[in-house]
Amino acid sequence: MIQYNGVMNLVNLKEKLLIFLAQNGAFTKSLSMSTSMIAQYLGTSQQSASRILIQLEQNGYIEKMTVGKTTLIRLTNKGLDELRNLYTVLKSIFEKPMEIVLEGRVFSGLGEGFYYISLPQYFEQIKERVGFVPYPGTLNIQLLSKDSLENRMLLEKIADIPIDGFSNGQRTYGGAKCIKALFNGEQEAAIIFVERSHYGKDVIEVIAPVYLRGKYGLRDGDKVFLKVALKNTTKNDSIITAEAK
Amino acid sequence: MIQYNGVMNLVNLKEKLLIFLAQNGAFTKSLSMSTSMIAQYLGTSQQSASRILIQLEQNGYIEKMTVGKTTLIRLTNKGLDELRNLYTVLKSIFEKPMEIVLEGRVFSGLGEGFYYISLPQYFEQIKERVGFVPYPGTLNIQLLSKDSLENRMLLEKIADIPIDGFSNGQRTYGGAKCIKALFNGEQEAAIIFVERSHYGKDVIEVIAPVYLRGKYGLRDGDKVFLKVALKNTTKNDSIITAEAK
DNA sequence: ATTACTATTTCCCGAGTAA
DNA sequence: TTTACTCGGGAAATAGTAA
Repeated sequence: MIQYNGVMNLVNLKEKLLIFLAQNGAFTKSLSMSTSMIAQYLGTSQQSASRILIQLEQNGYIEKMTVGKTTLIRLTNKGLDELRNLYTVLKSIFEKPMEIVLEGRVFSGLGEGFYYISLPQYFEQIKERVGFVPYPGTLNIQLLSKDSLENRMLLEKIADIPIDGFSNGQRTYGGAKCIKALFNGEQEAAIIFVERSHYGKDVIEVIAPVYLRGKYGLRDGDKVFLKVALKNTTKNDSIITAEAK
Repeated sequence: MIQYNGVMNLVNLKEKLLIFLAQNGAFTKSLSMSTSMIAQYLGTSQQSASRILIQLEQNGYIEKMTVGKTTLIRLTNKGLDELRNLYTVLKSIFEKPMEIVLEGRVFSGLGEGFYYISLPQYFEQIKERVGFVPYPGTLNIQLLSKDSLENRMLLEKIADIPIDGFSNGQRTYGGAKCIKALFNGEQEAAIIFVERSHYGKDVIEVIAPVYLRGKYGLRDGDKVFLKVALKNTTKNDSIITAEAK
């Protein structure tokens, strides 16, 4: 007798028992297990284990067979399907690519974006690693909602394209991290998280292969959004975030 | 507002609600939904939806935020982890390769196995498709338990190596299906399900690249078993079966 | 040892309803 | 409309115990 995961706090006893049986292979073979053993593994009383076995059998989820002095238990098709349906639903949640949206308003920065992106050391890295020739400049976006702020924190962790800092003898230039995104849901772009940023955590800077203000006729205060596609949410990082309204 | 699967009969409301929220992406963004909408999707009352929201928040599975006249809801890390844990457990059940065991006793047949396996039309197909040079003969096994009988039915459906029938002008020879198995858990072998078998559904015939009776010193009545490894159990075929004791 | 009954408590659900 | 309270019926959990 192996396994059983005590990590499922909200799962009721019936479902727990089905899972426990499935974990022990009760769909390929009948298992011989006492109600008190089951109770121990499920963290409940022997009486409850007994009652639930009876109910599950009445509802066709399991089959019990008394052979001599031991009781053999196995899942029925219906019982296994119940678990399989649940599995399918959860799989569709966790295995589907996830989209994170940041929304905010355009604002004018100090114009430094142009200077930094134009530096060949940064320019070439962006071209190489991000995969497009950046328009020299960044679009500053002030995030609006609590959800967007939390998503920003998440994306800063996840950002997978490093831009290395460097020194030219006179001064050092800090590093940054990028993650690709779709500007307004369509235009190829990237969010750049600068190490030594002048802005707070409520701001993102966006680079793109085009002049975004021009292409979209943007003026300060205009609402824009960025979509970032993540692979999936199965990994146990916290993907707790939010979207602006 | 989309989805929700009404296929989870044994799942309680709390878990259903978490799933419903997750299906609607409430881990990347806050959702605005009324208790009566939730109730409708979950198939419960507005009162229950309200109560469960309160309880889930008290226990840290969700966060509620009243903004103006609408309530925003989202899963917390804890809430998403609860689902993720459940998903992980179910995944380990359904995605792990499954092993089916048939157990029974050796018995002597009519000696036809030798004749049929020796026919070059069968012999060559077995060599080609099953992947070994068959010893000319089959080992007959009388299955013992109800579990093994059901497993036999399952395997006959699953058997994936077809052996075609043929005609030599005088008479026709029926087809068969094979599935690879490990005899006594170690010896390469295959179970052959013959179309026009003389035996009942309580018997299997085994072929192998060696003389099994010789290698294992088998006499009629000796207990033997066969293990068949299946890919996984996610497909919605009934994998309800059993193993002999 | 085992299973499963009865009795008691505890918890859940939903109708009614207030705010 | 909305959320969420009270409260009654009933289901679920368990202690005690029989078989």
